[in-house]
Amino acid sequence: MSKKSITSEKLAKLNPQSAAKQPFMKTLRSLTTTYQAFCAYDEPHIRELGLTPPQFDVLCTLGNTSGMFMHQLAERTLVTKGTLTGIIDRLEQKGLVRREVPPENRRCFLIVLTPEGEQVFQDVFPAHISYLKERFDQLDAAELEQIESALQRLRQIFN
Amino acid sequence: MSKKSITSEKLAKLNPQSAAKQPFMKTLRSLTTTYQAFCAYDEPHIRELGLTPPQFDVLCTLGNTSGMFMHQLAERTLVTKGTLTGIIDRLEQKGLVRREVPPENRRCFLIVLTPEGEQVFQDVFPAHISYLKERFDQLDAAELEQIESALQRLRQIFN
DNA sequence: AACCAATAGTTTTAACTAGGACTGTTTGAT
DNA sequence: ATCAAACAGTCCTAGTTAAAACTATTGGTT
Repeated sequence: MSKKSITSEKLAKLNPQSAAKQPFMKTLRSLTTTYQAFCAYDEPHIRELGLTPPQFDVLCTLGNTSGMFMHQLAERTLVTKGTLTGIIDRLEQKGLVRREVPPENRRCFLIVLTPEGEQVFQDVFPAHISYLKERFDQLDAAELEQIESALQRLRQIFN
Repeated sequence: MSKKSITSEKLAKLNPQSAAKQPFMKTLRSLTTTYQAFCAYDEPHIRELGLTPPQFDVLCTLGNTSGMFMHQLAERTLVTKGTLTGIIDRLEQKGLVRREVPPENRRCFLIVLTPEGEQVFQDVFPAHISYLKERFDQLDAAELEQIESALQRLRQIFN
């Protein structure tokens, strides 16, 4: 019997009990619980700093740039343009960013940090990286490398 | 000024440029991009099957059980009880689950799959596992093991 | 110039999210 | 027996999310 036929037959026949016991499920659970453990550490600190995670993401993406268009910002931060509209609205209300209309293309907004936004970026970004570093200091260079290559291998299968 | 450790001084001195270049940041980006790659593969399929990811999660958690209380379900699926209220509301509207009040404790709801919910679970859960298996088949047992132990090591630092 | 297609953002809708306030129930202590 | 604390779940608020419909602008074609 060939591997191919066994595989495709199994796929059609999987019942809930055997499905849940697939060997890869354990690895997959590790991915999700590890990501969740990171988020559980990461997000409360961002909120303590007075920002939501998406707002923090936008602010950091905008830091050390001369501004970005909505569609560029959406692509970088991996949210849709519709979602980004609301995030930028709230950052604008907080006085941290400004929408500038470039004369050469009035369809676009150039989103730029205000001086207040620049100051928040200078304060909050390094503070948060330091907060993460506290935990990542537990890993030496070899471990970091090993984890990263394992993650790259896992990511490959979804491409 | 009490207890100023070397660590806290270093933390205070990070500027945005050096912060972004911390070696661990590359590993961290690998975690988030890998998780996002998984979600980008995982979620559309769940939606094609007629469920949202949280609804699917609840249905699978409830499958092969005799029912669970809201707080147990919330703990298992890692959403807050307030969030779960809405998810169960919508699953109830779809006729897939039922709220039962146990006579011995009227504070609780026992959430159970309806026959329709049981049928959806039997159909949808194995179908989705098979869909994941298509990609995970690219990894052999040794690779799965290696990735899993790397993820466990990474998760440890947040405990 | 007129038109059409592509582009950039906004709005709308439905769902999810956490946190905290709130209602009702149960349990334990006095 | 009463009262307080703990518990279970819902409601409210503010924010995020994607998808699709919509408005406005731009660029290319005729």
